[in-house]
Amino acid sequence: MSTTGSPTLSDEWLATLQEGGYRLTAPRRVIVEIMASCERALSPLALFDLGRKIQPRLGLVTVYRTLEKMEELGLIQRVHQADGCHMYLRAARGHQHLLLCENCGKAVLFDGDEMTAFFGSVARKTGFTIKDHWLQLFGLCEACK
Amino acid sequence: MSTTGSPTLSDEWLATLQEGGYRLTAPRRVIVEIMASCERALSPLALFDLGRKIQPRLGLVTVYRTLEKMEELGLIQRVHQADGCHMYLRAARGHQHLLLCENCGKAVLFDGDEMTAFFGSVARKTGFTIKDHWLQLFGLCEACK
DNA sequence: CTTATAATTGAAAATGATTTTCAATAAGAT
DNA sequence: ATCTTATTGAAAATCATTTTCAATTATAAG
Repeated sequence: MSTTGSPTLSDEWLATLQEGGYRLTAPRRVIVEIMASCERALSPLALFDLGRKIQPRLGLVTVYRTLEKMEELGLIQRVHQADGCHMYLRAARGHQHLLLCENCGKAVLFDGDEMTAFFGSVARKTGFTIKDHWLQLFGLCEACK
Repeated sequence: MSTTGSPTLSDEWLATLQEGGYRLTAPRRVIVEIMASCERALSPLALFDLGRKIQPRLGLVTVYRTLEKMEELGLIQRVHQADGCHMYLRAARGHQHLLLCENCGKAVLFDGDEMTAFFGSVARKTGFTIKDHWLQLFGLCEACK
């Protein structure tokens, strides 16, 4: 809403959406605002519930569609869960991995530079070309243990 | 089927199932046989199709239930996919991780001892107690690239 | 400031993997 | 051989996610 001063993360994301060719609509503003300011991973349904408090007419489908676009633009990242469902979290810059608190859902990012060399040795030993990797750690945060 | 000589992996698994308190039935024998002899990860549906060639009356539900028990007994492990669906693969002994060929589905296991120290340092920096981790690499195997 | 056009919305229905229900069957104990 | 209880498979139920579609709305064009 502010027209002066440094832009908020939410404003940056809205600009990115627009540059990506997407229109800025009321439901999108709500979803972007929530995701940009939340440091926990949220399920589409949890996000929907939060969004409805601001925009009661919001549809769950719009939540899914907006998350898809934000992921495509690299603003958020998917969090995989054991049951196969997904949550979404503010994306980090560069290549980072996730550490999730099993109790409160808090998400901390750490970088995996130290693993790059290790992956290289796995590639060498197996003859594979490694294209992608997927690492998530689960545990309890300081407050929860 | 053999009553003498060294037991096959399939026989060992059947014994494990029985020791686990489960009955040995025709459909279970078929499912165990396939999983014990396959080095690719299989989806429940793919396993179902393979199983029906041997046991046409086999039900998909039985496939799911048997996979669940085999996983519980540590005979097989889940493979997570980006779409949230699961495949299952012969489990390795000890702690091992997966490297999957994106083209042919071939699965290679490697151990992650070298990462234990790294995870320890992440724990120290973040204040988390790390309870579990999840690592999968994706790429192309020698034959497929 | 209209108007035109194509993107976006949300409700409802569809999908697809997985799970549950339930009556019939079969394994393993007695 | 019989009994008890686990197991089976078909059908129905679930649940996250996706698609359909008519109504709405952001933005470009005039």
